[in-house]
Amino acid sequence: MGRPPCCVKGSIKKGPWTPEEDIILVSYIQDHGPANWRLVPTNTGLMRCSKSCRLRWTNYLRPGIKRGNFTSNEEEIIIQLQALLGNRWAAIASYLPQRTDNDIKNYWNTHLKKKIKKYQPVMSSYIAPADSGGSTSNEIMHPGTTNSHILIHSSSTYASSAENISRLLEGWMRSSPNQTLNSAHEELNHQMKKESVTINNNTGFSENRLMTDGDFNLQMPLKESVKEWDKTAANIVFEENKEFTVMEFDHKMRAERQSLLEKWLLEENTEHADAFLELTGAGIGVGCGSEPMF
DNA sequence: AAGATTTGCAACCGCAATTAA
DNA sequence: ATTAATTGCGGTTGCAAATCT
Repeated sequence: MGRPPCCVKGSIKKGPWTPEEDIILVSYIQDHGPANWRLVPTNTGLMRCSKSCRLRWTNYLRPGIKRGNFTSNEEEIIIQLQALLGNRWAAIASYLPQRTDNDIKNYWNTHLKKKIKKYQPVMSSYIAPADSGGSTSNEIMHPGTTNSHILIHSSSTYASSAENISRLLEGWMRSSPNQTLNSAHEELNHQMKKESVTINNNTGFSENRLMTDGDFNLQMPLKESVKEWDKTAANIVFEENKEFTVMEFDHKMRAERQSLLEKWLLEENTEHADAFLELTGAGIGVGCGSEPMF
């Protein structure tokens, strides 16, 4: 099973994507959907490998991505999940559907790691012990639960692909002010019109309306979210399609954390128990496995 | 003001898992 | 059941911007 050729033959362009390339890619995906990446470079004429196209779409162009500063609430969630799951950025990102795994990973490496190091003593009480039962401010809910249960708050709206490009374009113009991008602007306007119609057709939303958190959750079936949670978190198994409340979920999650820790301590890592006990102020301050926390 | 250093992040690389034939 | 192709993921790198000296 050799490594597959991910790139089309010929000169493959590398480095930052230009707005023109973004527009071509978004336009193609609008028409064909985000699948069959192998065909994207050949069908669009983009001198990029399929993998690069997919990455560009998933990390920067797809609708629903929020960029920019992380809120303190998002930070809390990332810190807790990193403690619980380790460096499983994709799993962590599934709790923050607005953020990409790459974004979270970068933010962790550049900001949170340092922050935690700096505030290590504070952090140990910051992450509540599994059985403390009390605080709701640090609760983590997987997206896809009913809206009234969502605890990942955000006041922002989700950006469409065209808005993503627009934002990228602004950055591009700041860094390359002499570049002639009028045609890109024109194409972008066209793209935004096209996109608002598509949103309207697909979801029944009114034209020119941005997606909100609620809209996004509507598009994320509970069943899929629960399945994902089953796979990535702590093997808490819910019956498919079962509705559950924050209290039920949180209780189950805490119970699972507790049992995992007990298992880890008593069965698999007895030799580390003393060291771990020193950290019990941090509650779930280590991943479930053997990977180091930082 | 200018050079050196640090920081932040987009993008790439390579392996693993999954899917399709 | 096997194998090749595709997709997903996490670690790492390169470079531009920001900050420091």
